[in-house]
Amino acid sequence: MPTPHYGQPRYRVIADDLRERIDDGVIQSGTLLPPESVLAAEFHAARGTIRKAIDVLRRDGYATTEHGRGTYATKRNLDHAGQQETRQREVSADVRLAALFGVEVGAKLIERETVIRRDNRVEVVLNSYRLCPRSRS
Amino acid sequence: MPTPHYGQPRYRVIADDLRERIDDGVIQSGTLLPPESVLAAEFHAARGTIRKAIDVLRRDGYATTEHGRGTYATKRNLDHAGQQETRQREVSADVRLAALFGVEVGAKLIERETVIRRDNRVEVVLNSYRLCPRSRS
DNA sequence: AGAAATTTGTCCGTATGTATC
DNA sequence: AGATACATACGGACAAATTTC
Repeated sequence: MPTPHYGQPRYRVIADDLRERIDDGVIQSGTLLPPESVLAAEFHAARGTIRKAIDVLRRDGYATTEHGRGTYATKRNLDHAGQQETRQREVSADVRLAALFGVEVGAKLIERETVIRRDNRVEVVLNSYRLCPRSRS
Repeated sequence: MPTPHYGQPRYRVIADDLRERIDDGVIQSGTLLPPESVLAAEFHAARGTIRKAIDVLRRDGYATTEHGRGTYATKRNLDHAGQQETRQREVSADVRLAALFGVEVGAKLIERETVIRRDNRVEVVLNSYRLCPRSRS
């Protein structure tokens, strides 16, 4: 099979699957995930793809890996720990932002948005705006 | 060359090299890095190794990549500390924020805005949004 | 408008190094 | 020392977004 990845790439689908298992307790917090080789066999994916999926889990705080030992699931305690997710996208400058940056309204900006939740409720939304690199001299 | 990575792995060495070029202005902020294929040839490394190096740069805020276009250097030499100013005000929730917080459109939110300037130019705008204390149940 | 070239994104398979059990 | 498991690196192939002609 070459590389058909319509919609979501496989490593994200796999990451979502594993994250779900951690959230649901199928893989309990503090226990080891199956070895990469086993996951590769289960998902019929290359080990590199599994590693990319685990990268995502690590970045989101769902796993920590130790060389030669394995990858531990670290379920997030939604009640106290607080959960955060960040995503980045390109937006058009509104009047206010355009004035601040000294660009035309509608100019492209990079927005980074972090949503911090606590007790399953949004506590704070953080938005940062920068000029697109290519529009900066 | 098989794969000897005593000490630092190659992708880190390459990342350090590129970071130095950005800090020294050899690659100016806002300009494109050479394509991955060119870097691979220059460093005598596989493209995957170059991509891992660029991953490191991205994580450290030294580069941003756009699909099909290239990777921009994004760090500038910070000679001055840069000023910052923050102000706070009450705003109405737009559709997106209302959805995130689970309130009606138009509900009052507290916006804290920090504008960071460097070299007399706005570098980044940080906006945080919280529910008004009194509207929290 | 559209085709081709360029460039990044994903995925595979394999091999070898390094840390832990 | 041997087995297991993660880390690094290579090379090839194809997909998707952008730019160029």
